[in-house]
Amino acid sequence: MGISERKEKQKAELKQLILDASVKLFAAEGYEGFSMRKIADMIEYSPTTVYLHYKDKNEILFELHELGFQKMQSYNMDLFDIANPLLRLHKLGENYIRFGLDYPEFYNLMFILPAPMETLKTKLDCNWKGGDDALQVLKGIISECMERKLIQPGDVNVMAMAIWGMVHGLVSLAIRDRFAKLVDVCDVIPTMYKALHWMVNVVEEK
Amino acid sequence: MGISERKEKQKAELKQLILDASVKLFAAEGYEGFSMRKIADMIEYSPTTVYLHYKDKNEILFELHELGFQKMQSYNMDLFDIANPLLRLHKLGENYIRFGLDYPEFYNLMFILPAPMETLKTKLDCNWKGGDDALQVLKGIISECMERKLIQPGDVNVMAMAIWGMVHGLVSLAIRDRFAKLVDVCDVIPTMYKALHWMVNVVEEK
DNA sequence: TGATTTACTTAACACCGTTAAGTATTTTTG
DNA sequence: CAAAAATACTTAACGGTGTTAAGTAAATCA
Repeated sequence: MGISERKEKQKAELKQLILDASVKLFAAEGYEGFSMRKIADMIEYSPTTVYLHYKDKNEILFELHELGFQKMQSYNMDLFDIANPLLRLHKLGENYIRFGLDYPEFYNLMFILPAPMETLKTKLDCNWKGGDDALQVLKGIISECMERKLIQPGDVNVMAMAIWGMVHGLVSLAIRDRFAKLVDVCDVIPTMYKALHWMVNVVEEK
Repeated sequence: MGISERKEKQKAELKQLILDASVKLFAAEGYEGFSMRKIADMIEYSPTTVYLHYKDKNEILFELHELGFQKMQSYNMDLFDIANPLLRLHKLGENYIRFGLDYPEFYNLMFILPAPMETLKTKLDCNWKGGDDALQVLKGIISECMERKLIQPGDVNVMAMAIWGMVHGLVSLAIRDRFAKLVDVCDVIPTMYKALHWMVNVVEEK
């Protein structure tokens, strides 16, 4: 059936058009400024048309949050060129912080806003793919460090939680303007790196 | 002038009435559900009346965020009964986590949402009192630990950032449902405490 | 007593997410 | 080929939001 095939293709094209407009809008205006009506205006369709392709606003935000994880992965492209797992751990943390500060609105979506998790709950296979994959990388590196006795042995999950917790805490306090009185604005980023390295070094030198 | 005095008192009473209703509403519905019109309904005035006492919604949220810091302080009432500063550091972290999980909506306001910081910027003396005071306590304890050589010497600001970063990261990832796939739901809290203690111990045992 | 200030409300503006109902157009079917 | 059905889309609305301009009634001041 060539006709229905072409129809489906057209339908997919419009869905892509909506997603492209959403990315553009989100990049330009962030989460606050992001609206279904603005997306509709951009693609010159009525707001209701958007609902023919996405159940609700959260579903679009979920897609955007997955694109965020793709973008984040690109920061770790050359990560496994680093042979020493401890140096790799340093680098992973640095990349995480750098990504968060480079794309605070995507970071917001991926790790702070409830919206994508709301949609995740409605999915049958409610697996947080983006987050799980990133976590797997972290846990893998920690395990490797332990195997090579570069850090003290211990519960990998606990260590992963501690390290992820710290870098997430740093990024999210920074992008939400909570560091103003701890360090000077222009010192925030260097101090964040110092904090990260202090922690990883402390584990190493034990 | 007894009349204008009484008038001012009445005005202050209405302002308090608004704030009381706001606390009630915020406790019941959290940040999403919180609206100027609902406050007006609760106190049985028109929405515009609220604006005669508060510049905008963010100003009310700012007041609520300060109440949050008061509530948080009450968690540390018996903190200085602990003589050993390292144990005190443990306890401070535990209290922080406990507060965040007990009052996620207040925590949200104090450390995650941009709203209170927006209002802070408009104030002449734009000092983040709540946050600064809490930070001062943390830095004081860290300094004391260093003086007594209970932890390795280093930059207090960096250490404060690292520790605050970690506990904030743990709390905010937990209340935003990002830990689902790292540990079982019922293990989240114990694992958070383990992560905290792992970090502080690692500094100590160095 | 008349003018002014105070305290408050009504009504509106410009948005928002979402949905019920309607309208052409295209495709399928008898 | 015409009628029925499905498709793709829109209009209009519902109920909500923060905020403000303009108006009103009562209290106070001159």
